[in-house]
Amino acid sequence: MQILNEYLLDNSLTAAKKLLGCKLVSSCRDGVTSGYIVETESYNMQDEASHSYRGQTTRNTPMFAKAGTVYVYLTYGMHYCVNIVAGAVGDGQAVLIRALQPVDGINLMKQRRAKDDIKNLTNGPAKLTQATGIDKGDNKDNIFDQKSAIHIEWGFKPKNIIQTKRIGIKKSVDKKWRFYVAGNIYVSKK
DNA sequence: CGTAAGATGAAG
DNA sequence: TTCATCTTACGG
Repeated sequence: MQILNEYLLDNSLTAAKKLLGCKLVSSCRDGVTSGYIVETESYNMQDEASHSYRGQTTRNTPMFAKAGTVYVYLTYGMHYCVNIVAGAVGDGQAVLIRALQPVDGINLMKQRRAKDDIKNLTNGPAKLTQATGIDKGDNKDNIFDQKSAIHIEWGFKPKNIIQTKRIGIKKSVDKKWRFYVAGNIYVSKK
């Protein structure tokens, strides 16, 4: 069983693997939802595809805060994505949460997504924020803070982890910084 | 200021 | 494959 404190998030590459199998719990808005993290991607300051590549800005400030900080941003003018910050304060590292295996509040997730198929609730970075109710208001929360609307709990230990290229980026396309639980049906497709 | 590019998803 | 949709970053 993983120790759920900041040592889990020593750097974004190892954290991306160690977060797989952890349960992400959201009590955002009108109910509790949760799911096991089954797909992640790593980002850091040496990475052209990272929001932190050109240093700190208004938007990416949470990436430079302490490990466990939640970084939520709006993409394409309509979708939220969640990251969990890793590494030392001042070093812009984060892990993008790309897919969950639904656990609690599945009916609420179906409502929020207006979709009935359980496999289509949280199998993508923006789908999962919609299903769990995570939005800009949750930016800068901390997953180790019990008062936080978003926190993590122990889930399961993945048997096998696959490491591949990241999805949906145009820079640094050859880095194999995407990780997912082998065989899990809730992993985003492509 | 002006503007172009997004760590996406859904529909056709 | 196209498009919806709008904040952010960055240049002039």
